[in-house]
Amino acid sequence: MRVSRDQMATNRVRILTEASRLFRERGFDAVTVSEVMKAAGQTHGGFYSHFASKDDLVAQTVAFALDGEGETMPDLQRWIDIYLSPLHRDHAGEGCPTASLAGLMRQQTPEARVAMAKGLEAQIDRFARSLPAGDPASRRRDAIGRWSAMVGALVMARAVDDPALADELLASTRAWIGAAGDPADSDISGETSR
Amino acid sequence: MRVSRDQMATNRVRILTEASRLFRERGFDAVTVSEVMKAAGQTHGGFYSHFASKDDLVAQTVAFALDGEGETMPDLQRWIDIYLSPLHRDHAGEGCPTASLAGLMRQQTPEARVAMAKGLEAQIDRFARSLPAGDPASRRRDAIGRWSAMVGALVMARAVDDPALADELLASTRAWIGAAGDPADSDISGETSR
DNA sequence: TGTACATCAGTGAACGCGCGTTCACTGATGTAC
DNA sequence: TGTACATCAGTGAACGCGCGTTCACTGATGTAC
Repeated sequence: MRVSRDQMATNRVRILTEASRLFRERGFDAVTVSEVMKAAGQTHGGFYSHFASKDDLVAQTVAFALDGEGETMPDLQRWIDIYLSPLHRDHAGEGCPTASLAGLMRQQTPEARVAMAKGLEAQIDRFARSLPAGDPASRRRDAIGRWSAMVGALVMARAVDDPALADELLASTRAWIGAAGDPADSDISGETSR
Repeated sequence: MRVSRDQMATNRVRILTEASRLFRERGFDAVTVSEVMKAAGQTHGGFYSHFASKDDLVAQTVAFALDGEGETMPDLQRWIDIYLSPLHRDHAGEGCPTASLAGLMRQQTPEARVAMAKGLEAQIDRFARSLPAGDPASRRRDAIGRWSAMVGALVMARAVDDPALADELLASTRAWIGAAGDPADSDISGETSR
């Protein structure tokens, strides 16, 4: 039966929230429309009142998941440490959407890929603004380099059935990006023990 | 009709070769068994003379694709420059299997994930041995840090519909890992203009 | 070496399952007066 | 404000397509003698 406009908006957000979690956990293909709707407390038929297709859901979920992700970074080093932790590696469903979804975007629609580009751009911008020193260009380059290493390390750590190697990938990358970069442009270098 | 043992071995390698290319290009799910067999010059029915299932093909293809990948790295900086080039970004089918497949491994069988771990371990080892200076532990940490940044940058560059951002991700990461790392442990730092 | 027979790699039609999507229906919401 | 009616969010059965997999069959390969 029909629900109120407010209720419908609430339901839509719930679908996106559950889709975001499920997609991050298991990827776009392995998660079915029925499964998302069930997790959101509805039946699958109602899906098409909210989205034109599964591809549409994917695109809107990517935008939703990356929007406002980590609004501020008051303590950059702590954020990096948490990002490169075994806990984050083992909980993809609640973790960084970029690390979970970037590797799956190649075959997605242009809409979804545009959403990913916007999310990445915003993330890089936040990261660069959180760096304490240096001119804008070198901060941005620094942010891209560190962000690439963090995403790459997490993706690889999740790809292997070898906890020791996975742990090493995270720990070594954490140490490396702490020690790396142009020392004149950053005061993170010495903070790896925080 | 039956073929000779030699011919069968040749056919098997051809299936793995085509599967490796197709999987890197479009992922495991989007590529069908029939498509792989057609690319290998056979019909789909014969697939099960070579592999127990599609999952088995995936596991064996991961092992095949990562085996002996980039045996030696005589010119490390040149290899890094090629790796982080738009050409590599735009030709995933002929490119690095780690960058194409690592993001897809979370839902794969233990066999496939073990193959990925072995391949990664070998790759890190080759990378570390190609670094010119430093004690083994710091060389290995250096290799992991740079390798993470390279894989992460390529994965993100391929995930977005924004050529300018994709180019920037590659170029900035290239510059950053060239300038990064403990300068005492590496002579790559000054070679970014090569 | 030659012959007879068993083996089995490869063929292509068929099967069955799960998926995204559609559709007739329900009944509360929203609106016109 | 109250009433009558139109709208449409959500339900759940059904559809149809594509996929991985199976199977009866073919005929060259490999082997026993």
